[in-house]
Amino acid sequence: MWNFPSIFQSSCPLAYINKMLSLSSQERHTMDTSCPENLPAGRKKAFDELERGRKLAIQLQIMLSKPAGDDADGPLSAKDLVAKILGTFTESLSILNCSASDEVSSQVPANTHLSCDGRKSEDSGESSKTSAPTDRRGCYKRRKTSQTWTRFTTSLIDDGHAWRKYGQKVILNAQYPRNYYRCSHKFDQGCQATKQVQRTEEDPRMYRTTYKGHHICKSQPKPAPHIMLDDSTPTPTLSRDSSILLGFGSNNKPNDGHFFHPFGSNPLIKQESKEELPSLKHNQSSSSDYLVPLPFKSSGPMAVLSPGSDHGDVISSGVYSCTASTHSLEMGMEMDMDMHMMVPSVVDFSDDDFNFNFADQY
DNA sequence: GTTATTTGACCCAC
DNA sequence: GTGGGTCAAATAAC
Repeated sequence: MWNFPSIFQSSCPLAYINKMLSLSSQERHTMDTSCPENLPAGRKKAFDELERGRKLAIQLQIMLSKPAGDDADGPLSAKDLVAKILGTFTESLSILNCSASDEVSSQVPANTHLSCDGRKSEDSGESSKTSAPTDRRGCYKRRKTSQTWTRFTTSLIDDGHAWRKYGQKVILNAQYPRNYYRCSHKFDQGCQATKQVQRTEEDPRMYRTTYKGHHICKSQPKPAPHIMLDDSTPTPTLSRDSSILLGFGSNNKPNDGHFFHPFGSNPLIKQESKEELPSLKHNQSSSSDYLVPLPFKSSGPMAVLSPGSDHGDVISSGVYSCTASTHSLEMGMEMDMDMHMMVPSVVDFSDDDFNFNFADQY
């Protein structure tokens, strides 16, 4: 069984990358960076991603070493390279995170890899079918365990990122279809973030949005945020945070400081694309009735420390109080608070992730 | 003409 | 075998 270099195992992949990048070309050749044959598929995939990132970084290094004004940089700009390198880190961390809790060696075929545009290409292992346009075998990258966050909102709100809808499915025994979105910068910046939006059956006013993956893209800033309502409806004073994600931890996302907020450092609620689920426009009179602005802005993830319930518990709708803390990785601050939150419907705490809209006063 | 959405088909995890 | 996630051609919107 082949193992990653000790620095990789003992600290973090980024340290390994930095170590590799700090080596001279000759030194790199003396290290065995080829992927062993008998590596578990998950780690092999991570290895491939890291190796791809290393090559991109070298490419960037060469580009930066050139004199200013030298335009013979090839098809990719430095900005593109940085985006792709970050993409490889994100992908590798995601894979390694999965492997840490569950050695998922079969979810990603070992003979597949990401191409430069973010799509998955396939090596020439398949033989039963040729490269007919309809042959999409192996072209999917479905991750069994990736970091997800779920939020419930009574209105369609913007999270500050540009999304593009790529699918809609009728879900078995579900009254409302599920809509699939990917980051608009998936191909130009390699951002792998996706989200699913589905109206809840318990309360059709509510929408469940599940985010998967982290944004590595640089989205263009949007105008001042506000809850999306009908143009004829006066917009309530909801231009500030009206809901916050509460992560109760899971196997994939322990509250250990590696729990990233899905909206980056600024979880402001912004306007959602009006094309998204247009049926809301006909059912908006009741939306956001109980949402009020929070008296603070959280710059980091919210972690409930003592919600009074735990995994496996089921609580009914109502207003609950809990103690929560927020950590700002950027500012190094930590804040604890007591708060009340509105639970709009029965919630099964065995769910990995969920969130609530805060109610009334705190 | 370009970009976004729709939707049926395909593929994979369970 | 089935359900759900993704792809990509067709279509719509701008």
